Amino acid sequence: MSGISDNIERFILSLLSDQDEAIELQRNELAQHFRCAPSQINYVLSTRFTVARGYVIESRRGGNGYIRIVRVPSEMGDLSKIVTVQLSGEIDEASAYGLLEQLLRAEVITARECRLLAATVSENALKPFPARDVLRAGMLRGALTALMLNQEEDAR
Amino acid sequence: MSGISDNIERFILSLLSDQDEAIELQRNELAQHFRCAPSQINYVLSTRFTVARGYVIESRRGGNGYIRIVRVPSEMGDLSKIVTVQLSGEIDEASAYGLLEQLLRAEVITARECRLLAATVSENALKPFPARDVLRAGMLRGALTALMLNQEEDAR
DNA sequence: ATAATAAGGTCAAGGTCAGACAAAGTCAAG
DNA sequence: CTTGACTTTGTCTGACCTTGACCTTATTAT
Repeated sequence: MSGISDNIERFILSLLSDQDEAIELQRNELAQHFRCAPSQINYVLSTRFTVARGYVIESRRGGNGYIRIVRVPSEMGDLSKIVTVQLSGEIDEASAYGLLEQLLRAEVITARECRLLAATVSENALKPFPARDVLRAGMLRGALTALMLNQEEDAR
Repeated sequence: MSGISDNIERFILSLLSDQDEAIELQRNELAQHFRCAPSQINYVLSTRFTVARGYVIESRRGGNGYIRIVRVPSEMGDLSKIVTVQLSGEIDEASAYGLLEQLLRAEVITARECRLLAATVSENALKPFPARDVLRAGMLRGALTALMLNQEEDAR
C-alpha cells in the first residue's frame, strides 16, 4: 500500500504542517532516507507540490545546495479578482482543483463544498463536452459569484 | 448457479461484511485468485457494485494502484436512488432547482451548498452548450456521489 | 585560474497497474 | 434452432511510478 512517492509526499507535508511556511531539505539526503533515486524527489515535487496547489519550489545546486518548499500564503481575500483573472476564460481540471484547494485552505469554502464543486467540474462529469475548459470556468465563476452575493447570510 | 462473477461478488461482500465500510483491493491480485481475466473484476464491479445498489468505486492506476469499494450507508440510500433515477439521463434547470430544494429541505445539503450547486448548474452558466441538460445531470450525479462517498469525513 | 567535488535538474526508458471495448462463449426462453 | 441477456476473455491504451544516464551550477582545494 502507498508507494514511495506517497510516503515522500506525506513526509514533506508533515514537515510543513508544523506551523512552518517553508522547509528546506537536501535532495540526496531525502532520497537516501527513502532509498530511492534522487530524481524521484523531483517527481514528487513536480506532481504534488505544484503552483496550482499553492506551493513554490526554490533550489540551488552545488555545494550547500538545497531544495526549499514554500507554501504560498493563499491570498484569497479577493474573490472577485479570482473570478475576473483566473476564471475569465478557460480553466483545465488540474488548475481548477488547485484553485479549489486553495479556497479550502483559505477557508473560503469547506471541505464538503470543495468536494462537491470538484465533482461537478471534474473531467469525468464534463467529458463529452469539447469546450469543457470554458464551461468549467463559467461554472466556477457562477459558484464564486454566488458566494460573494451571499456573504451576509452565511455569516450566521 | 454461481459463475465466477457470483463468486467474486460473494468474496467481495464477505470482505465488506466484516464491519468494514470500505475495502481496498488490487485488480490483478483478485483476478489471479479467481483465475480469471483482470477485466472480469471490472465486469463484476460494474454490474453488482453500482451506485444504485449502494456502492461507490474509487481507483487509481499505475504502481501501487488499487480499487476501493465503499458501501454507502443506508441513510444515503435515497441519494443513490436519486442518482440512478432522476439523474440518469437529462435534467432541465427547473427540475434541477427543484431537486436541490428537496435536498435542502431534507438537510442533505446546506443552504450555502445549495446555492453553490445551483450556480454551477444554472442555465446561465451552461447557456452555450446545446446538451446542457445531459451535462447538468452528469454534474449533479457527480456531486451527489461525492456526498455519499465522503459522509464519514463530514461527520467531523 | 583551474580542477575537483558536491550538489541539484532533465529526460527518456521501462515497469506496474486499472480502464475501455470488443469478441467470443453460455444458457434459458420462445 | 434462434435470439438475446448475461458472462468471460483478450487486447490495447493510458495513468502513474521508478530508475539511471547525463547535464548544469555552485563551492572548494590546488
